[in-house]
Order: sequence, then structure tokens, then C-alpha cells
Amino acid sequence: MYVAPLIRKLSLRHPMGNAEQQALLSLPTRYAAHSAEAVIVREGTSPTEACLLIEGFAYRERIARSGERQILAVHLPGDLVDLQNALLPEADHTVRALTDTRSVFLPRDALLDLCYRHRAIGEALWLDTLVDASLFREHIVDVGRRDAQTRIAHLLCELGIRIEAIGLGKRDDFELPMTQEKLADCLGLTAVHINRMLKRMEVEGMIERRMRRIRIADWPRLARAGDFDPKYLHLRDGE
Amino acid sequence: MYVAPLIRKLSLRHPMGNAEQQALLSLPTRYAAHSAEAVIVREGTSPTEACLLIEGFAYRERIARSGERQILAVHLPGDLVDLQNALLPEADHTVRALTDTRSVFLPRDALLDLCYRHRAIGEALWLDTLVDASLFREHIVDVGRRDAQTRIAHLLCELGIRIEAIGLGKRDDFELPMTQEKLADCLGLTAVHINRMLKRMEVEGMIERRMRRIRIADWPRLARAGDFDPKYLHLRDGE
DNA sequence: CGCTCAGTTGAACCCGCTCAAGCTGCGTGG
DNA sequence: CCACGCAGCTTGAGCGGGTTCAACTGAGCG
Repeated sequence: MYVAPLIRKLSLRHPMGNAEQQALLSLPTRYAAHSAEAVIVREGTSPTEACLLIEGFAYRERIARSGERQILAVHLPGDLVDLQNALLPEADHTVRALTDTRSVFLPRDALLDLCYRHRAIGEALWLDTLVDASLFREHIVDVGRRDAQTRIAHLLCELGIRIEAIGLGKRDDFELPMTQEKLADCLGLTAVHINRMLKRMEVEGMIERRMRRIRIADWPRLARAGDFDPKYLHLRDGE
Repeated sequence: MYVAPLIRKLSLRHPMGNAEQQALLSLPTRYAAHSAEAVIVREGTSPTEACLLIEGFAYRERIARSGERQILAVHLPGDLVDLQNALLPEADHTVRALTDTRSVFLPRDALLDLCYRHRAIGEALWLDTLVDASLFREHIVDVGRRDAQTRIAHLLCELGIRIEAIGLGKRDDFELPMTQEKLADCLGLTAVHINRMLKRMEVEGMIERRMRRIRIADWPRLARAGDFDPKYLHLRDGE
């Protein structure tokens, strides 16, 4: 039953019959928990299992030679975290737990087999990796061509939508379990600058913060400020 | 026979039997030519064919609200240019010809069918999109965490390797059909700054330029300067 | 109570941008 | 064959968004 969130997520973008759902549910699973900052997939290894996040957040990272970290993506419950590495001979980046997480490991080969026995599963999983790639592309635009405030607003919008899509909060009121340093590493900025911009956005009334809780008073305004168009998320209903 | 370069490229990373090669070769094809800057796949449309580049370069782009362009990826002959959009309901970015190009369009549905009739084809094509995603990730690190000179050196190394891999030149001596403005749009910089950095790199003896031809005197040095590790390209022999 | 980690703030600096002018190579037409 | 036009390249001067460095605050926790 651990696999249910995956089915829910895949169904968000690709219809899924009963037979396919049963096939997914009958996969053998290995339960695992990771505490914050623990490595889930290590760069350079060849995992034989795919990790399905059940609870908590995770993130992909790479370290540049300068020693600076770049966060490539943030993952939420229901995300299949290392499908990106599924067919690659070895992982080219590391996946870590952002918060304490619970997850389920599925045998990679069995999962791949299902892709060819049930076309809908194959397409749904392929699609899932293509959507990941779409987020990567948006991330390139973010760090390449948007200024600091726009980047932050954009990230908040994206996380709001994604959190709402999995029922973990509302798009304009959610828990953001990231330190300012992590936000910086995600957006190609420094923690100091993130701090100043967040403060300015709060003063200007774009957002409210209580600890790590984010409230967005005027969503359309934030979306405008963040140059945010949810199209690239490829969610069923557009939002 | 137009499909031969595709088979060669897929085989670079995934073994391919005779039956699979025959199946690919027997796909119906539609030949097309695009002159430089022509749109190959337009954002917002749902292409029913996949474009295989035969000759010339292409690039993916997105326009930020500020009007600035971000180039997401550069594609070389043999690349299947819109597999990224194959399963997505609509293209979230535009693909354009960088130079005059010749290409072949393959019916999307027939191609997808082959993926399920021949597992090796399915895995090779999925893998291809995963490698694309790996390049996107490296691109995020580039614009997020590397300074201007490092970015340029990194891009030159990547293109050198990829051009050599398809036999279009040597990694340390190749034609680069990009204006400085395009380099800038690719790397999240301005054309003026690209110009200054290229000049400095030439003065320092890292590269030589004659028109659009690039010669790299000391490849290991450029690779070091560019924080370049070809692992993320996932080529068979590591280089 | 003291340690540690995250967040906050200030001052100085610098990498890359902006604006603006001039240059170069090349295709086109007279 | 030259004149013109134009796109891409080059160069300079000044500016500014974001960084760096450093100090301080505040919350959680043993």
C-alpha cells in the first residue's frame, strides 16, 4: 500500500487502468527511513532500486569545483526520486533527504519489466522523467535569466502548486522546510542575499513568514513577480 | 537510410540488435530542411512527428518575461530533437535551427510503438531523453555556480567532445556555428562579456579563434578551467 | 546555562551589465 | 569594381545587483 502515492501522482498526468495499478501495487517493496541530510542516492554508484518518497522532502545536488553546491531539484512525497538514474550506468549526482523522510525502495529491474508488460506504466514513468526534465529546463531559465527576487517568487509559486497538488498544503499557505542557505544553493545566490530579498518581499506585502511557514496574500501578484506560468509542470488541469 | 545517424548515436550508449536496427530503418520518413533561425518545434503545439537532425545544428530556447532569451540546449546531427516533447501534451519550449539544417521527421506514434515492440529501442530512446536531462542538470550547475570564464570553457569542452563523438571534428579543433550573442544566451551572460572573456582566454593561450573555428592548444588545461568532467555526457568509453 | 545553527544586518567590494561608439567582413546592387 | 548596408565583433567608461566578510541576534537543546 506504500505505492499508492505513486499511483496518485502518475495518474495526475497519465491515465492508469486497474490492471496497471494492481501490477504496481504487487511490486516487492523495501521500507526505509532517512534523516535530514542523509544520502539517498550517491553520485558514482549504480543503484539497483528506485526510491519512492512517501513522506518528507528530498533534493538533488551537485558540487562545483569551487566547492559551492547547486541544488538541481526538490522532491516531494510521491516522487520517484531516482528514475533519472534508472537507465544510466551510474548516478551523475547525489540525492539527499531535505527533511527526515520515509520511503520505499522498488527493485529497478522489476519496475522496468512492468514498463514493457504494461504500456501505460512505461509511458507514465517515461513521462514522469520528461516532466522532471521540464522542471530542469525551467530551472535553467531561472538561474540564467531572472533576477534574485523573480527567482525566489518563482520557486515559491512552484512549490506552492506542487504542495497543493499532493494535498500537503495550500498554494498560498504551506510549510517550506528549507533553510535560507538551501534556497540560495537552489537559486544560484547567497544566503545573505536570499535573506535581504525575503525581507523586502515581506515588507512589500508579497509574502508573510512565520518560522518556515509561508503565506502568500496575493497569489496572482507573486506569480507575476515570479514570471510564473505553471505550464511547464504539465499538471492535468493546468494548475 | 536517413535514420542511420540515429542508430549510430543510440548505439553509443545502448547496444542495439539487428532486428531493432531494421525496425528503425523501416519507419516511414518525411524529409525536411530548415534554414537558420527557422522554428522546428513551436512552444504550445503538440507535434505528431519527432524530428531527427541529419545535418546542421539546432537549439532549444525559452524567452523570459524580461524578453531575454535562454538557450536550454544545443543539438547536433544524430540528435532526436523533440523526444522531450514526445509524451508531453504540448511543447513547453521552442526548438530552432541554429544553422541551415536537414532533418527527417518520424511519425511519433510509430516510433512509440517500436519502443514497446522492441525493448532495446524503448530503453535506448528513454535513455536518450535521460541523457538530455543530465545535460540540463549540468547546465543548471553552469549558470548557477560557475563564473563567466568557467562557463565558456565548460561549453567549449562539451561541444568539442560531442562534435568529436559524431565525427564532425576534433575535440580540440572544430567549427562553432554560434554568434557571441547566442553563446551569451546559452550561458546566461551578455554578448559583450562573452567577447571580453573569449579575448582574454585567447590572450592567455587557452584557445585560438579563426572566424568561427576554435582550436584548443592545451585541452587538459581548458578542461580544468571549465570544471569539466565528461561523466555527465554518459558516453560509452567515458570520453 | 552555554553551545550551535539559522537568520539578520551593515559596509565595502567586484563581476558582469549597460550604453554607446567604432570596427570588420561580406553580400548586394549599381 | 566600388559603395553601401548590415550583422556580428570589439572596446571603453560607468554603473549596479549580488557577493564577501564580519558581527550580532535569537531559538532550540543538552
